[in-house]
Amino acid sequence: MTVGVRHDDLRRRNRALVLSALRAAEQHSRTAIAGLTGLSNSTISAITSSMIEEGVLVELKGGENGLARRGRPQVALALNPELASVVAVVLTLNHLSATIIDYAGNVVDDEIERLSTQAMDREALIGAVIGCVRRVVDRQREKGRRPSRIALAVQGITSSDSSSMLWSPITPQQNTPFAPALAAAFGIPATVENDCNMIAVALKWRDPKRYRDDFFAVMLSDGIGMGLMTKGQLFSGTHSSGGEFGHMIHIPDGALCRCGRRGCIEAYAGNYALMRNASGGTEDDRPAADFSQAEIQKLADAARAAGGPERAAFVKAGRAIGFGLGSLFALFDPAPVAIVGPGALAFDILEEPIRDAIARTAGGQHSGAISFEAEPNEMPLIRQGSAMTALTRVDAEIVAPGPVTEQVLKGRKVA
Amino acid sequence: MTVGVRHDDLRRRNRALVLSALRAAEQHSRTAIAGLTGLSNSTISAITSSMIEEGVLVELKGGENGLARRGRPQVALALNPELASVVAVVLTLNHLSATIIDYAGNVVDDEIERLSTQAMDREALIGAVIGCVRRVVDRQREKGRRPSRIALAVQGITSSDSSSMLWSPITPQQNTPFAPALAAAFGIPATVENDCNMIAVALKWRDPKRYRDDFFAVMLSDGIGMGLMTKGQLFSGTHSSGGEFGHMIHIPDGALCRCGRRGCIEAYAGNYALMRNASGGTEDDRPAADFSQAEIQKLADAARAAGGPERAAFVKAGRAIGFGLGSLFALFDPAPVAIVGPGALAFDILEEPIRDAIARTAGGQHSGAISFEAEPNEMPLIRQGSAMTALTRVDAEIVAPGPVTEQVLKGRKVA
DNA sequence: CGAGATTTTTTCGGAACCCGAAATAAAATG
DNA sequence: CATTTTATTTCGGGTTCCGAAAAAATCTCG
Repeated sequence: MTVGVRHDDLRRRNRALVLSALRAAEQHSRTAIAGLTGLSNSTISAITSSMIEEGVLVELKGGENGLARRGRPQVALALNPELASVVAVVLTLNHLSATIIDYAGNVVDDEIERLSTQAMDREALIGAVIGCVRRVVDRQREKGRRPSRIALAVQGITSSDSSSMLWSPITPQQNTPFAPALAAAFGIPATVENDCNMIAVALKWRDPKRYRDDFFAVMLSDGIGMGLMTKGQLFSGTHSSGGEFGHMIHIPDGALCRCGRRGCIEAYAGNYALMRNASGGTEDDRPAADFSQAEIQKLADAARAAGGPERAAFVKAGRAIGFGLGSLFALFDPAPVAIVGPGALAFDILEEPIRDAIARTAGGQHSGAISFEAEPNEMPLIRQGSAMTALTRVDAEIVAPGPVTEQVLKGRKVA
Repeated sequence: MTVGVRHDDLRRRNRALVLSALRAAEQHSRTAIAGLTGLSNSTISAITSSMIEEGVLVELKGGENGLARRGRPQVALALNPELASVVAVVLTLNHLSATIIDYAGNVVDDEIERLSTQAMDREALIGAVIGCVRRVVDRQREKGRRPSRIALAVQGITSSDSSSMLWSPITPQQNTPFAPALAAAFGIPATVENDCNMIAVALKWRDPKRYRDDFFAVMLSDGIGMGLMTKGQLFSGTHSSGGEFGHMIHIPDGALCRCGRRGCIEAYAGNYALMRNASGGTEDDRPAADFSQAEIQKLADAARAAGGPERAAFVKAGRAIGFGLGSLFALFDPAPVAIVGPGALAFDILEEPIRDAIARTAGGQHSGAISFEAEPNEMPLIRQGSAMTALTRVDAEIVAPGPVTEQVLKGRKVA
């Protein structure tokens, strides 16, 4: 049973509304906020003035917006970048980065590191992440600032409570409890999310016109991942991050997949599958180690140049992706698709077999109308998605009215 | 941008909470409602007393609940069955029924009709539905009652705004606008929903222990349908009812499906596919007409008796369903499954191949732990799901505080 | 340059709502 | 029949939102 709406929940909700309006648009006048939220001017006035007093919002004085209209000019309000900051951490195969983002969403500092994730045991892996975070956090401390939240994005399956990485291709370890470890090490809340989900979140912030309520973000890399937005909400499984597009079945009992099963989409479209098929390997060959982006690039060039086995490998991959998308469309209805990651570099070769396969499915009746967009560089998206996820959670804490804000404020500049 | 929470929304929400608590449990004392909703006794007292005055709730006097405890006895509150009623209409292949349900959820009257849906044009089909509804509505009118809403459940794909049947196996017609037609004919709101979605809704009301937040209802009949509950919400596509499990791809370019494409799960597990495979037909054979439940029963008996092509047909069907469920589990995570419809009669033969296939997928790692339940009789579920959907919408109208209830009350007994 | 005109923002009074505490109601107990 | 126990209602207080009026800040035009 959902719990009743108390009186103070009301204020909390409306504060949240104001905050999210500002997070989506950098700046707004009070009148604009009133229009967007449907609340009265007097209410917005009350809410914003208390938020300014709390240091959550700032007035942007002297903000000449060009159009000098008659009447009292609007005063732009914006999130106060000084209020808080978060750490966005990204862990992928052999790569680790930590970025400090201020409350307004600006990058303040970052730290990048290479490591051998597959050779590390659980403690070493957790330790490496903590170490990387500690370096940026220490630099913040020197400036008298303390981040208020950590968001980690990982390749692999995470738990739906955002506490653990359940499984990942970057390490043989399972159930790695990153969130509690980070929380304990730094004394602030931490979360772990799936990288493709973060990509979907980032796309929504970046291009809300195209990626609004419903879209698919498919990541083509060593493995095949997906982030999925439905009805404006990030889709997730009931226990895990879910949306494991790469492990939907393309061909029952088909090619051997990295996950040990057979016939997964990934076993036809992942980098190792491309290599295996291009080099005349059989479907029973064990998935090889991971490939560099350059190798995939070379493969794509070969495919473009000639129609040989290289091209056939990409056609097979496109078919697997296309039929998979067709099945997704049968469930969710067609929606825009973003192809992200190294595989996007070969999208010119993949598009035709993908569209052809979709057209052969019931879900892809109007396959021509489906919009595809390719974005090879996934890292900035993952980082931005993590940051926005963390900031949104900070917003939720701030929203509680009155001096409850102190928790967050603890990290503020001592000024 | 979500719109702000106004002051009166608060009361509306809390009234809705009270109503849904009572709808879920038939009866509750005020104290129990306070406990369930988290609202204070005084608030519940205020809300319930106004709802009693409006005629929405009634006190069940003299309700001896056996356990005579010390202290002032609780007064049970319940929904007032007299407040309103709805029409639940079910349209499937060659079968049409309309049922009057009172506000408390009791069946008051019904009307069943056979017809040849596939031979009828659009007007005839709409006319038949209106005619069937008119008969039960007229009988209500004689008693001075007027239903306040119509909910139609159909086999096939419906639009996500619940206005039209976009496609259905029961007729060659497309985009049949049932809801506006019914609304115009009777002057009350009407909706069209997918039958399998209604089954999922009904399961949740019937057995909330087992079917709570996440589960799959798979209907095995001429076609293969699915209703899906995720996070306590009915899953639907972005434009249509979605969840077209039967048209996910099992074998790319495989057996010919009723939908004209190839390789859909339905092309292996629908009744026509069972028949085709059992009788030595090829995968290119055009899907035959629909089969009676008796014929399928006979086929299942033959499969049980011997291991011949009949059995092989069921194994093929189970494989298709199992791999499909495996793909679903990769997306949504494993959850309980209800097998509904005629195919449930053969669940004893299907279960093994289903479980075997699931176990071969990444999504079905713990396939032994997945709970299956078979329920051959789908009609009562569809009807109940429709009724609850309609009643829930009536609740939403009633929830608006004050005399806004009049709209609904127009249909009340003139007393 | 100053008196409107115009637009934004704040202030004020009123109404609705929820909550906790106290009061009232309706039993069972002894 | 007084006491105990539990359920429900009543009352006073506090919070919130809204609309209207007031105040503030700028532009326009004579």
